[in-house]
Formats: sequence, structure tokens, C-alpha cells
Amino acid sequence: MRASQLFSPTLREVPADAEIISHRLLFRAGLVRKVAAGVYSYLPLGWRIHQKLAQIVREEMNAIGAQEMFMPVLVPRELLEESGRIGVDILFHQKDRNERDFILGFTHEEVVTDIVRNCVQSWKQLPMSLYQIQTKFRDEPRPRGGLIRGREFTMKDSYSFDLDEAGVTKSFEAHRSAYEAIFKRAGLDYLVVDADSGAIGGSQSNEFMILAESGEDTVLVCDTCGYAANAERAEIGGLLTTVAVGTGDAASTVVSTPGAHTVAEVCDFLGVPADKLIKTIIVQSGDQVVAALVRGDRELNLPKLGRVLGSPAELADAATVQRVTNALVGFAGPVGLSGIRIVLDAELADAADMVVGANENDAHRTGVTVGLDFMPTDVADIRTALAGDPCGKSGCSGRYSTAHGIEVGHIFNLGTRYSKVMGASVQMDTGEQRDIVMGCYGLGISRTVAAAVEAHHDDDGIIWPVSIAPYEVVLIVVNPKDDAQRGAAEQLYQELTNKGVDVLYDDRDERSGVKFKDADLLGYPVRVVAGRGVAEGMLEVVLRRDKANPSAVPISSATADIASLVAEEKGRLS
RNA sequence: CGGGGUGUAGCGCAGCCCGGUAGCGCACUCGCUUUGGGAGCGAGUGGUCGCCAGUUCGAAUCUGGCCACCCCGACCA
Repeated sequence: MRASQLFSPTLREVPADAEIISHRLLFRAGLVRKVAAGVYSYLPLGWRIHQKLAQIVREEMNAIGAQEMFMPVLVPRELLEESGRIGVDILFHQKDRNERDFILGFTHEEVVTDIVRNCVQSWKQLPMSLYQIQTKFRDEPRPRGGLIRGREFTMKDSYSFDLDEAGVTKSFEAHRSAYEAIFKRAGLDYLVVDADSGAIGGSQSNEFMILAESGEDTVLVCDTCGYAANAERAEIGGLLTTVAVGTGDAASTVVSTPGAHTVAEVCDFLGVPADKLIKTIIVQSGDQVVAALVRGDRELNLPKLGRVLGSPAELADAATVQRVTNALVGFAGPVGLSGIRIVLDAELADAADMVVGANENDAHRTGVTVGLDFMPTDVADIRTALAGDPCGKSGCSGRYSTAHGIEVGHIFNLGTRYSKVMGASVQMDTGEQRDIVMGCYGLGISRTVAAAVEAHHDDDGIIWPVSIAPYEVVLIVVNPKDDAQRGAAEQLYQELTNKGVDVLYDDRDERSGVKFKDADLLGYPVRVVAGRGVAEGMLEVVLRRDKANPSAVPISSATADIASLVAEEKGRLS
């Protein structure tokens, strides 16, 4: 491709609303343009990157025997009613001319399960994995970060169908290894972490994270055993599991704390540190209302609590808090609280002389000892793990550190969550009718493009891994009006192209500075310059990732040298 | 959904407080010069000032409503 013919609108400045680095660089480099909040167009070079990544994904999915297909964006509401997901709040709804309700596909479990239940009847047809690369639509409450969290984005989603738990485990592992191969080929350092399976259900769930400052997720990594988990999931080690029943007289006293309903206000008022407070958080989980207790300086982890309770937990509304505690939000406490479960964070199992809410307005209770002044119904690990906390893997004595990550892949063992309610089953050789055991496996293509930029850039622009770069080589002719320079460049361009090297030839009649700046910004892995050295029969070759160390290459051997340099770069990723 | 902020030329911004001919830089067009890190000089093109209403002789500017977008939080297959 010749740059003079290419539509590649690079910018010197960026709109003020682009905050995170990948958004700024993707925009400045002319790879994407915003159409609406969370909705983007890919310009030609951006689309090449997207296609290269999609092709890697395709090859690795095919390699584990998954079969590519294509499902529609329009999904009739009836299918989501069957699975019970019609109430999901991020769905885009669309009515047809007859007022029939369609959902724009946000993921395709129902659609693929519908196909399978109609077409698969026998155990002999399984196992099977199907996938597609498709645009997904999610009406995110808050799209952000350019391609990181869009309302319309591309995702590879695959679905596995097995006869039993052993089968789905095999499919799950196959996808895990395919994902590892994909991210390795894409030149991205990833971390596989234990994850919460959320509303999607299922037993086993791993996320693939690209570590980046701007990542929305916090991950905890053990410094000793290497265990890694999303903060929503990471368990804390070395915790007590029971409360010892205290002896003696309950000695707590109620003190007046007018207007103090936050932890900070109570600490200020009473002159105690936050770790001597117990926060009592009233939570709704399914039909039950529960009091969750964590130390004043800790954060309640709702997914963890939800797993303890058996259904997802959310903060109760103010009216419920009032009803349960007879007080405003901010004055709840475990002492004298009756009729509801009290879940105590395990860290507090032996806590003594604590401050809690008094269940009356403007009052707290001091000198509270667990097991003496009150008895919890459950003791469990329900707070969010922090850097420095002990690792939760049994037998490991390591400690966690934290990092931020961008979730680019998520793989789930779904069990029979969908097959059971939708009636997807096969007949076994025994004659038994058995629910199909499913897995689902998402990989955000557009998000991975953004994550790659987050992971690979410098002050001058993007540094693409060669496997997903818009072009492998950029060839700059410094002065196109110089016949020797232009002649050498033209010939090299032809030879490289003939040799199958993916080369962008910057033949524009621009000043050299413009071409160098654009080459840096666009991040082509290899840069070749036909400049003043041509007079001595030399070209300059340099790697984008090692820009300070150019080498001079004789024109006579340039084609072969550059081709082998590209091959070498590719080799680093396999 | 709560809090904060922004909408003026393709991009970045000033003008608004204190109403009176819409401005700057980049980009773009033409000419000449220039060619190893976003060139110089000269001459030009381009704007319903987010939308609707109101106040006023007169509104980018004041008032009200609406919309869009960004950030923080909530939320998040």
C-alpha cells in the first residue's frame, strides 16, 4: 500500500474528551472515530488491526476443533423469556413494525442453545463447540475509555456442549489453552485469574487480564504461589471460622453520636481508629434481608457475600434499613438485631471492644465483644482482599499484591444453567434423556485492540506487536523528489511486496518530519528509511520498539534482511 | 441513577462575567521557496455559536426547558 493513496487521518491534537491513553492514540493515529458514546467506526488501518487479531482468534479456535458460525443481532424476546434474562438491564430493545420486541444480541447463549436443542438429539453428536465473531450490543450505564467499554463492540463468543462434567472440563481447558495461545501470538502479557461468574451462573470461571494502569478490574496476585484472582473473588487466608462464646457480663454501653453516620464521622466523634469499628451493612439477597459485618476500614464484597447466601446480594434500600434497624442508615448494629441473619466477616471472629451502631438514631454502642455482646449466625470471608492480605490458597503462606487489569476474555463452565430451562438434552446409550452440559467463552476483540495499545506505547505513539500491526514494515522515502532515493524505495517496495512482506510505502510528498512522526504514531514494528544514505548504497532499518538503535543496511541485501527481521519479530511471538 | 463539567470552523481553544460587525492556532486551497523529526512567506476557503422558547431595538453572551458528550461514583455478561 502506498501512503499517498491511504485514508489515514492522523492528528496532532486530540479532543479534550479522550482521557485514557489507548483512546487518545487510537484516535490520533486515525484508527477509529467516535460516532456516539461507546460507538465507534474503524478506519482502514484500524480495521486491518481488528481483522488481524480476529484471524488469530479464528485460527486458534479452529485448532481446538471449534466450528465458526454466525448468529443474528436481532433476538426475539421469547428466547430471553425462556432463560429468564429478559429483565437484564443492559439490553437494547427494538420493536418491529408490528410492535414485536427484539433484543439486540448482547451474548448468544439462548440463540445457540435453541439451535442445539432443535438439531442435537443423540449423545453421539457431542461433544461440540461453536463460535462466532460478532458485534454485541450492551446499553452500558456508562460507556467509557473509548474501545475499552463500548455499547457496541466485537466479541468472539463460543459455546461448548458436552455430556457430563468431565466433558465440559475438557472443553474449558481447551479454551483456556486456546486463549493462552491467542494472547501470546498477539504479543500481550496476560494473567489468568479466578473470577466471579456473576449473573451468568455456573461453577467455574476464569478471566484473562491484560495488566494496565487504566484497567477497570483489580486483581490480587500471590507473591509466593502465583495464584491470581479478581478482587471480587480473591479469598483471604488464615481466617478463623468460628466465634468462641464469651463468658462474663456483656459490658457494652450506648453513647450518643449525633449526626455521625459515616465511619469517618464516628471515628472523629469518638476518637477511635476505623479498625475499632464494625460496619453493619443491611443487604438484600433474594427474599432475605441480611446484616453483613465488616471492619470499619474494610470494604464489603457483595459477590463474596452473595456466594455465602446462595443468591446475589445488593445493598438494601433506606426503607428496608429503617424497618430492620429502627434507625436511619448509618446507625445499624448487630446487638439486639433480631429476626435476620447476621454474617460476620471472619476477620472479626475474635474482635473485642469494638464500636457498632446502636440501632437507634444518633447513637452507637462501644465496648462490644463478638461472642459476648452478640452472636453472628454465620462467619465467612466477605470483605474485599487488599494488598498485603494472606493468600487464600490452602497451604500457601504468601501475601497478595494488587494490580489493575483489563478483562479481555472470560471463560465459564455453565453447567446446565441454560440447557435445563430451555430443554436442550440428548438421549444416552442407556435410553436416559440428559441435559447438555455447557460452557461459554467470551473474548473481546475490540477491547483487546485497546488493551494492546495500553500495554504497548511510548510518548511518540503505539508500538504494535508485529502480529497485529496494521503493516509489518513502513518504508519512508525522505525526499521523493530525489531520484536516487525514490528509485531505491520504489524498487524495495516492489521486492518486499513480492516477497509477501506486509509493507506500507510512505511515498507522500511531505516533509520527512511528518512521515517520521506518523510512523511513530502508527507504530509499525519495522521502519525502513531511504534517505541520504542511498547515495552510498545504504538504507536505515530500525525497530519501533528499539528506536534509538538504527542499523545501516546495504540496498543490495535489504529485501532479504528486512524479510528476515520481520520473520524474527514474528518468531518472538510464537 | 447521583455528583461535577463541557458544547463556538475538521481538530485544539478564546470571546460569555459586563448584550452591539464571531476571533486565534493547527488543518485545508492557490503561488513561490523548502526536504532526516509535525517547514517559511504571501493570498484565500470554511461557522444554523448543541436545539427550542423567552427577555431585548439587538442574544454566542441574559433567562427557562431540552439534547449530546466527558469525568467521578453507583452499576456491569
